[in-house]
Amino acid sequence: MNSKYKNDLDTESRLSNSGLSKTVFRVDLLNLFYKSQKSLTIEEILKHFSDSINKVTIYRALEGFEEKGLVHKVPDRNNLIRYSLCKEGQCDINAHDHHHGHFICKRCDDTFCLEEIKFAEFPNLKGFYVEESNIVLHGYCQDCYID
Amino acid sequence: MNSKYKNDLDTESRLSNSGLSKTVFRVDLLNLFYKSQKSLTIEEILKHFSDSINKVTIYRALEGFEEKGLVHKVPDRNNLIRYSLCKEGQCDINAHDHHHGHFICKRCDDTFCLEEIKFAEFPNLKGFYVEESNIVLHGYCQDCYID
DNA sequence: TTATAAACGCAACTCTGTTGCATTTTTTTA
DNA sequence: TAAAAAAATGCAACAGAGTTGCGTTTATAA
Repeated sequence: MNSKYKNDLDTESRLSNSGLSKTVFRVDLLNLFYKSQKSLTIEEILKHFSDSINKVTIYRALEGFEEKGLVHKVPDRNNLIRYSLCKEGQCDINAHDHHHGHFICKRCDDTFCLEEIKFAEFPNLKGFYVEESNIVLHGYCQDCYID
Repeated sequence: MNSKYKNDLDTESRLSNSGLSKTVFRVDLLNLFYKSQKSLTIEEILKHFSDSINKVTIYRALEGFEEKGLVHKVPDRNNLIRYSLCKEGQCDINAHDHHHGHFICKRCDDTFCLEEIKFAEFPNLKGFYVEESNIVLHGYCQDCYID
């Protein structure tokens, strides 16, 4: 297992290194991603902050995070936008590299990054110049699966 | 190359075999899918019928098509719903089987089914019981790619 | 500490998609 | 093939996710 995610201090430096302001909310939001280790919907984020934060603020924060390579979008089954943390060093302001998949549980809605599904494992696709891949698997996670 | 898609007559029988009414519009819509050989958005369908068909009618037709296993949804990059033709014999009213991927061109928005990307090719996913897979690749198709 | 830039909140708005209901078309049946 | 039943259509109004403008607040740079 490689090194785990960093602590709050590093959350803050990751924000400023990206050229984003270290507001109370943005630090909390980025920490929430680190702690929950799954992708989040706007709704989940709103609920987490007990509606004390305006939805516009959340949208704009996530827009900034995405622009700077901190998070990326995951299209989910219900065509809601989910946001998932980018791995450090993998993405930056110039480009995102997300050739890995996601698994979303149909029951608990938890989302898991599937690092083991890499784009490189796909057979060659003649005639297609692929820049991004969104791989979303749906089913039941270990906790929700009943035989 | 295997046998191509069927003609209008078979389009009509596919509708009635599925228990759907053969209205002028639904026959045209299903034919549109066969002819265009790519996934379609509501917007593209509306435009194709020159807004002579109400959007509610389109939504309900597609809902019926999906229910009967004629088309399935493809979530696209902009979180719009796209609809893609199911292969005959592959899906029915009981279940959809779509463990193949789709490619959507960033420039022309054309969408291609990638039968060669099968779920079976994924490495085993311990702890996940996968029922559906949505694999959407984005990039440039042969016509739109300029080196 | 002041000036500049970024972030925030509110309200109003856009857009995709949905619902209810009256009317029309298609299918069933007798 | 005509009448009855079922399904499809169109309209209008609605719901919810996401966006925009702008004045205010907070953070950063000078």
